[in-house]
Amino acid sequence: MLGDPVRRRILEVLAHGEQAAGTLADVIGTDFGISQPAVSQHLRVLREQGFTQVRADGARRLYAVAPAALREADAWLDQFRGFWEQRLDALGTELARGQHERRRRVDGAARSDGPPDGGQSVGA
Amino acid sequence: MLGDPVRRRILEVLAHGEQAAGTLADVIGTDFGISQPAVSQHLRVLREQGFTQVRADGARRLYAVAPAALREADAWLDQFRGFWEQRLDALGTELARGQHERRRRVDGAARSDGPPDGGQSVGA
DNA sequence: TACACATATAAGACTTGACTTATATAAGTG
DNA sequence: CACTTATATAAGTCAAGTCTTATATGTGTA
Repeated sequence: MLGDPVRRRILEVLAHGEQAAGTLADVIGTDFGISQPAVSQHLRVLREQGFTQVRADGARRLYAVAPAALREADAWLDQFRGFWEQRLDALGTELARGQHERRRRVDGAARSDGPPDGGQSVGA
Repeated sequence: MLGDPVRRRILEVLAHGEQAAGTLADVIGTDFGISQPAVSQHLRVLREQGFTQVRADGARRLYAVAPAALREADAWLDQFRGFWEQRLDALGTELARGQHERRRRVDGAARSDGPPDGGQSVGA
């Protein structure tokens, strides 16, 4: 769902306030080089999955963020907060001790490929 | 990415502690009725996207949650927290209070190229 | 009413993704 | 070394997703 960069971008734009479908079609369409129907289809998915809500303004359709579904994602992430807090705590402790012994992890284990890579990977 | 229920489930299992690939193949494979290679392929994706880390234990591969990528998702969701806080306020703060009092700011990765529209304030 | 604008839907081509079975690689065991 | 266990990769199939163009629907306006 939110694995799609177009849909993530749409939500980012909507994070600044509601927007007409046409504006989104322009902005997003230009950004990604896709057509008005393509954007409209993404809007439909976001709408049907509860990520956005729409209201009519004359012939226009104004889209806005509807946080319910996003909160679900947030709630899911809760399960993992322990992990990074733990990790941050460990880091904090290390820093507090004055990070002299910068011990490198030398487990004989083969770290498999794939760098964590800065790329976007948010998503449902 | 995390739109895939198999991958979400794998992470949920790993949230309880590291697990061998084989155990995951059994558990997840049974849960979803898919084969060992299928699970292995999901593990590869999770690994390559930085959601898990692996270490070798003899012939086994022990997978564990690697929170970096998940934190990225969390940071992304930050953009929208303003929306649901606002909405919960509208519904009555009391009910909401218990739910999100533990929330902490981590770090914003927001983009901004907002539309000319006067936006709402986000991400607080 | 007629026409133009704003947006959605339809239908089909093309791409991506998630499986399958078969097999390769690497480590443990006798 | 031969055999088994543990896991990954390869190759192919099929479904799902994402586009495209064409067109329908609904609204504002002369």
